[in-house]
Amino acid sequence: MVATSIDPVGKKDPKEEIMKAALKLFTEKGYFNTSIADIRQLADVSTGTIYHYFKNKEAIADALFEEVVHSLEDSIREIRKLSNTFERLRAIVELFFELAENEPEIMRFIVAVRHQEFLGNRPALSLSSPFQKLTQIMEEGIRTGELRRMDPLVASGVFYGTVARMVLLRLEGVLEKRLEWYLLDTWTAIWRALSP
Amino acid sequence: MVATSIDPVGKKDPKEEIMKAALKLFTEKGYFNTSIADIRQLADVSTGTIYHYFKNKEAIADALFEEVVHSLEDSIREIRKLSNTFERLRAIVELFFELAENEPEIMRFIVAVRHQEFLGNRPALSLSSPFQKLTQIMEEGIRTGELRRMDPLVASGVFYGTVARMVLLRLEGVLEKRLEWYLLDTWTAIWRALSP
DNA sequence: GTCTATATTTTGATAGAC
DNA sequence: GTCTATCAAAATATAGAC
Repeated sequence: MVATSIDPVGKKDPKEEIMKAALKLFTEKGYFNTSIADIRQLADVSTGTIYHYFKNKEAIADALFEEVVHSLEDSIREIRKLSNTFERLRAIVELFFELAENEPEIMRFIVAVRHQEFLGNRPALSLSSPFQKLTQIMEEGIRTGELRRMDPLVASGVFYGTVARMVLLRLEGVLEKRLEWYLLDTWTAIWRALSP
Repeated sequence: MVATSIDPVGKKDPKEEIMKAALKLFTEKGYFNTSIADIRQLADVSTGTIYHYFKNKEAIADALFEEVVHSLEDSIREIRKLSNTFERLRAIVELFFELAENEPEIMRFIVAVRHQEFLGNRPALSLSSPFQKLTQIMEEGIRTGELRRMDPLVASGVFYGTVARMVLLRLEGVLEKRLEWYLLDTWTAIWRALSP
């Protein structure tokens, strides 16, 4: 996922370099505050190279979006294989907390970027497939009695809202300790909110 | 707050018209997708008039930010006068849900706009005074035993994260029914998460 | 595939009449 | 205070050599 990907010969893939630079700049300064010149400079390539690999600036953001959503989908798919709702939800919290610490740029792209403002066609991330899968987990948990009877959209709202907020507070520097430190309190609160 | 404010003679205050137009456009299309020409047109004033009342485009956004934060501060200050933590938190949920239905643009400005991207100096809204006051309410509730013992930042994260997420889902059209419809489920979940 | 140089467009902001 | 006309800068995207 936006890997450094240095090939055996030691040469870097320009496309990867461009995406890596764009991710950093988009999440740090915002899409509109980032110029092609900025990306060009950080990726250490020329303008021509950027336009060789991408149709335009929006296409870079689009490629990042696709990559991140697919990666999230894969993770959620794996997590759905766990045996019960408690384990599944717990694993999602841990995944998000871990990503926030180890891949802050990717996490910022997920929880803090307003994609609709520059990705004309894309549905909002809140309507995208990973979020729908989360709501499905909630529906199933309610059906099997593992979760309290409530509107599934409220359940996923409580869950994702809480997790995303904690992640954001950490990324913005409000939480001084690593997210692991807040995991027990956060999980206890979420589970009390959702369990029967 | 961003009032229509038609004076006795029926003439409109240009400054108000400009701010009203800017709020609508900023929340609908985003700050960077909104040009001075767009604001000019919707507010039905000339470019010159805009720059007579505001130093530049950022100053319009800044004035909106100030107005919204002050209004929120006032509401929270009133709510803090309520007799206990249960009533206070409940009142904040109801305030946000009601604002989302009746003043969707203001609510979108609060929960969905990335102010830091265009308001250079301002602290993130998550660090601003209304949010700090919320955390204080949590600290007090925990101290008096009205809330479970937990990190106050987690408490406010659970609370604000959940409320803001429900509001956003409604503003984005994911929730088809009015927020009142989800209030009981939402509040029950929040209170179970926070109460002893 | 990668580069430099340049064209084109947009738009934020100003000047100055009324 | 309000307007029109215009400037100046920025930045996206292209052309074309190597």
